[in-house]
Amino acid sequence: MSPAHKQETKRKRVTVKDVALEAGVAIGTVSRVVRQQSNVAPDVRKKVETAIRKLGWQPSLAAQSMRGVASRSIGFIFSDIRNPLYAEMAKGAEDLLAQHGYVLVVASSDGRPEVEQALIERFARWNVEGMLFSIEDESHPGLSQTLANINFPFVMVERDHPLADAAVGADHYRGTFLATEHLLLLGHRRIAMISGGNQKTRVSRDRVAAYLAAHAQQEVAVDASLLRLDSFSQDYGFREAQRLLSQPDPPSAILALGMRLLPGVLSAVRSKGVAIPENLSLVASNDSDLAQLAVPDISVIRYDPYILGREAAQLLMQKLLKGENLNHLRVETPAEFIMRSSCSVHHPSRPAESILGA
Amino acid sequence: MSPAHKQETKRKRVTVKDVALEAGVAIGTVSRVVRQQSNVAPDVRKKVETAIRKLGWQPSLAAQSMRGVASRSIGFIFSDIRNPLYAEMAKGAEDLLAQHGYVLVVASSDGRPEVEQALIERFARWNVEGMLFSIEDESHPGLSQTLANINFPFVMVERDHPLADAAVGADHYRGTFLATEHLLLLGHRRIAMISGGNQKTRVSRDRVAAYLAAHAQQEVAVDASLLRLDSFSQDYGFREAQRLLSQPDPPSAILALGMRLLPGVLSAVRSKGVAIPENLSLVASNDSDLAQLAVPDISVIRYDPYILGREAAQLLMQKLLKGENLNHLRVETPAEFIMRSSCSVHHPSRPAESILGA
DNA sequence: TTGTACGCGTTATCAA
DNA sequence: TTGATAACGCGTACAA
Repeated sequence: MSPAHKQETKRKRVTVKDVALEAGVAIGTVSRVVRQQSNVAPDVRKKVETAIRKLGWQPSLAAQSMRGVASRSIGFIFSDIRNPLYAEMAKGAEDLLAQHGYVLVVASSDGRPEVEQALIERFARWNVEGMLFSIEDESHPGLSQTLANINFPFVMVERDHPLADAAVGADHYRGTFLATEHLLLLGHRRIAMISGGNQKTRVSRDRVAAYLAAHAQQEVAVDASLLRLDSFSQDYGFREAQRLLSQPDPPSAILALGMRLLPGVLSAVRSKGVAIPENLSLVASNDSDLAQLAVPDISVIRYDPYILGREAAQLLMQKLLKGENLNHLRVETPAEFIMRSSCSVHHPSRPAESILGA
Repeated sequence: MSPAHKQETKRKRVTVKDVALEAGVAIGTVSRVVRQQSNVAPDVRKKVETAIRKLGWQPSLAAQSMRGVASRSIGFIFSDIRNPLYAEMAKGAEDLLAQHGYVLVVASSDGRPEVEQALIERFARWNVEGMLFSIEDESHPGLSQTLANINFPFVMVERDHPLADAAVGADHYRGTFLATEHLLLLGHRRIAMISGGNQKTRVSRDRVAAYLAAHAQQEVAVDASLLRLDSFSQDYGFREAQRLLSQPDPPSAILALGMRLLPGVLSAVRSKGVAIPENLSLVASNDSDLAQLAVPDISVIRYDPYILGREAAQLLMQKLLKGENLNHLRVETPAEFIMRSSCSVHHPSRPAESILGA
């Protein structure tokens, strides 16, 4: 119970006060030293700097933030960190932001709009200076409400939103058009498309529009039942591919548009004993190890998610650093169609049914 | 220049004061309402709540943090968000933390210790309550210095560090031992191991130790030149596999231990025209779509990174919520060997050289 | 049960 | 050039 015990309990946070006391100056001077202001005598600066090092002091971000100091951090919200597309975007954004002394902070929402809202509010309270979004449903009313209350710039990635300062996305329209056109020119007349998003996102809408446009251009009628747009999950790819191939009138080609869909579709195709490309042509998106190394290798629609993240961050920096008004700029990065061995000419004379069995 | 212009310039942040004014109460009352304290009259509570909604007020995290309110956030630093292993760990941690109202904040370091240090300090200043680490070099002096100054709990994932409150990792020793033993029992005598970490991490050391132990157990001499431990990158896998297969005395089996190594090694194997499993047996780690769907499918050492992240977060919560002392607990999650078609009996009578050509 | 006033650690203003 | 002091927004003793 001696007074010395007070020391032992737990050392408190060191503050400017401690540093000022140690250096024998006023707290204002300490602040001036760390803020690199010029109007401080060299010897005083030395004293303060040694005191800071000795005590290991660092200005509290919370206190700085209260004084309106910029947080130098950007938030990024998407559905699932395990999706390599988002991971790649995050890396692209991270790298660019790092060049400007900004740090990227990410969180995943599980695709649930309520979670997205909660996370946005959380980030806002963290005083992030801007945000990147890849939300699940562009027209969710609650989310739009939250977005309307935001008082910092934000950019959509692979999404569109009227409230966003800008939006970046790959040219999925072109990629999907090229792929569909290619299949049509090979003679395919029943082309299935398995993908997610349900036309609730820019990506999903562009894909459907391109699919329809290619059919219209080639004057081929569309069977809407061949469009399966409910999910990007591997399970969904497996299930829908199985269903499609079990139909009395199965498709002769499948577009599997989503990273996790390819493994699902490939599994289903193998389990049904269907040969690629002899009995089924297949196109996937995006490119992947699996697409490159599968036998046969899989034709893909390819685009670079790293660039997308990088571009989005770049726009945010333009707004933040130079005060440029982005006024709803919409940037499109290229998407290309890479032809590999998974597509072949369709022979209507040898219908798939007879090969698949009853 | 009428006074009304002041309104137009830019609305300031909404604070407790505004809410109190709106509700006709004192700021203390507002605070009590949001902090869910019971000693507040129902009608007053109603008034305050409507005022809060009307103004859209949210307490500033910065100000709360200054008052010592917990930030409910945990940081996670690893080398690269694009590595699906880390993404999976992050998701596991995220899910568990969410159950307790905590949010996970991640940042990647590019594997550079200086960046790791900077990020740790940044997170510390953000007042995170705890951290998860998967650092690159467990014995880096500068990093240890930084770790020593941390005043919140932290847990290592797939790593060891004497200063950490706890560490979790998969049982790579067992996984690697089983795989190596399997190959040895198939008659392989020259087994290469391509991996990263250079024995600077727990994972890397365990793998090498298991490789050596299995050889010792089977009384097979080890050729240290077959160990390639410099990187986890795809390029490294490609290059080292090519080199190994071009040697006058090439290995008859390869352990490719690292997510990105398998595609690299597979490419190299194909470019050399070597047949799996006839002329080369192959084991990869961790499991992946590619390993499952490649032809032939690839035997793997499998473990669940989601569980690792989840477990690490769980430990952190025990410490934070229940005040439990973890005292350097080291948790190991299981790793298993999954046999597929990429391994076969080695026939010394038909040496690989003759097949590979000059 | 409610209101008042202080302090958290920092930066900025103003006076010295 | 430096020092003192007022904010920033919130939580909480303490007073009413």
